[in-house]
Amino acid sequence: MFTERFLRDKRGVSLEVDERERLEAAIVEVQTVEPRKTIARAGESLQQSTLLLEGIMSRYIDDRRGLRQLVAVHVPGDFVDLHAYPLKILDHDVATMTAATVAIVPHVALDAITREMPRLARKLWFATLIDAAIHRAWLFRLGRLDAIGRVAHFLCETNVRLVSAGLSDGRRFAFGLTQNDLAEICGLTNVHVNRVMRHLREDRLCIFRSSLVEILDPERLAERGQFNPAYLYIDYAPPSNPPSNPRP
Amino acid sequence: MFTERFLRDKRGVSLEVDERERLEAAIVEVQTVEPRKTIARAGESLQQSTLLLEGIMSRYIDDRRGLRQLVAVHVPGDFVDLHAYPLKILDHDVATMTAATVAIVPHVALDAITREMPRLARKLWFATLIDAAIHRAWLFRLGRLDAIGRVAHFLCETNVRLVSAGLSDGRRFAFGLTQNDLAEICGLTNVHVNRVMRHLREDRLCIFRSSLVEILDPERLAERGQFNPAYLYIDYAPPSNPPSNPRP
DNA sequence: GGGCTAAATTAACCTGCGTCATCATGATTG
DNA sequence: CAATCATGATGACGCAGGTTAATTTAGCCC
Repeated sequence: MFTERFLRDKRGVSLEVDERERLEAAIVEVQTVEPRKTIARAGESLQQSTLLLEGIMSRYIDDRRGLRQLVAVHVPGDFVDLHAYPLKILDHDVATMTAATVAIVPHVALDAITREMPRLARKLWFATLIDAAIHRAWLFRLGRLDAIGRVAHFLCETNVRLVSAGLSDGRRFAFGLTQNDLAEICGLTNVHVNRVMRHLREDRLCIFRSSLVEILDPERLAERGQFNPAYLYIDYAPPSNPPSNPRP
Repeated sequence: MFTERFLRDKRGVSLEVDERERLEAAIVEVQTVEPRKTIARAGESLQQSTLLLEGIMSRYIDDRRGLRQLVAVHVPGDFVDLHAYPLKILDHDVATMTAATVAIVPHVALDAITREMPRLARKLWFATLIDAAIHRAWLFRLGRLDAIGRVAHFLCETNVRLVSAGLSDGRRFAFGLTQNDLAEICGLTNVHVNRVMRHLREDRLCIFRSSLVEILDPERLAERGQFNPAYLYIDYAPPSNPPSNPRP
């Protein structure tokens, strides 16, 4: 069951049995990929897309001086570059962060799905639009939050997504990212991320140890990052400590 | 011909005659909307989407203190909230910036299109993914560019999009945005945007007058904003840059 | 164990941008 | 015509976060 986590708990669009079977059948190969390996580059023409089964992947844009800005982080269950199906050519690179297991789905199989199963096609479309909604939340983060808020927001988002994937209990999760990765995600330097982590630690909000993230106070962390999970379109009551903060 | 500008010049996916007719037929109403009017709010359930015919629209997320971050700016030809078709509920607000004319397309008409015209459906999907690509470019802008670079990048992007819509000659375009709008787009304060505009003016790169934007040196402006138009998926050679003012 | 490397940590210094305040300009309205 | 309001423009000041550099810690391999 490779597609087990795909669209799991997503608001009103989980897969029907026949849809899931069809998607499983579209997988031609399952691969393991080593950490920090780029699997697709900006400008290349792609004929397949990648469903992430295990591990963490990222998408990023390089600037002229070799600095990079991450534009997405993917967790198991994400159809990492499904948007390459309509776009064919990507505007960014795709890489693993940790060791990963991925399932390969050729675009010709997706062609058949769009022809024959329009409802499933619409769910695939939906999946790519959740990524876009996450992009928007990241824009908010970079445009309107200070450094502590940015890191807090990202950790809250990741926690909720990992809970949905069954990989976090709502307070602790294993994660393979470094402080430098956080910097590339939050538009900061690694030095300043380190200062932020110390602050979060001393304020008893969160402990980050690269291999393990421990959220000490989910509610206050969400408050600090102005985090409201609605944009993730996840259908569940957050555990114990609802970080809900309806906008005015 | 309301759909005239939709997907115009987009890489390999302009509309076929029958597709265009079908989309035209899906329009149930054309409205004019006054400036600075919110037409959809985060959390609302939507049964229709909006194709922008004339004017400028925006999408934005409010923070807790009433500040806002724009996550998208739309020009004529954009299917502003087409992503509301799969998502149904949006994570942000949608509003006009200038006076606008819009065409309304009910989601039931899009249901029929996805069932009966899978190739057109894929082009609609494509259109929403260009918006996502623009989100990513904005993430790069906010995460990796300084204030001058951010404004330069945005002006370059807008110029290219307006050229494609037939509303810029590549150097000058009418635009209804204030410096405060630019601040909400670029994650800056209006005071600092003012300083940036002065810098761009004194450096002979660009003159911004709210009603009229004049790009004096497109090439250097693009360089300053690290702007590369590939992510817009537009099929044309950017207008040549006849040397107007040889640099000292 | 020792040697190697990536990651984390911390300090010292500096600057880009935010904040606050004031004033000018022009458009709109009574 | 004065009054009001949105927009633009500028100066003074402070601080969040960048930069540079040095040190410590933690894996990992032989």
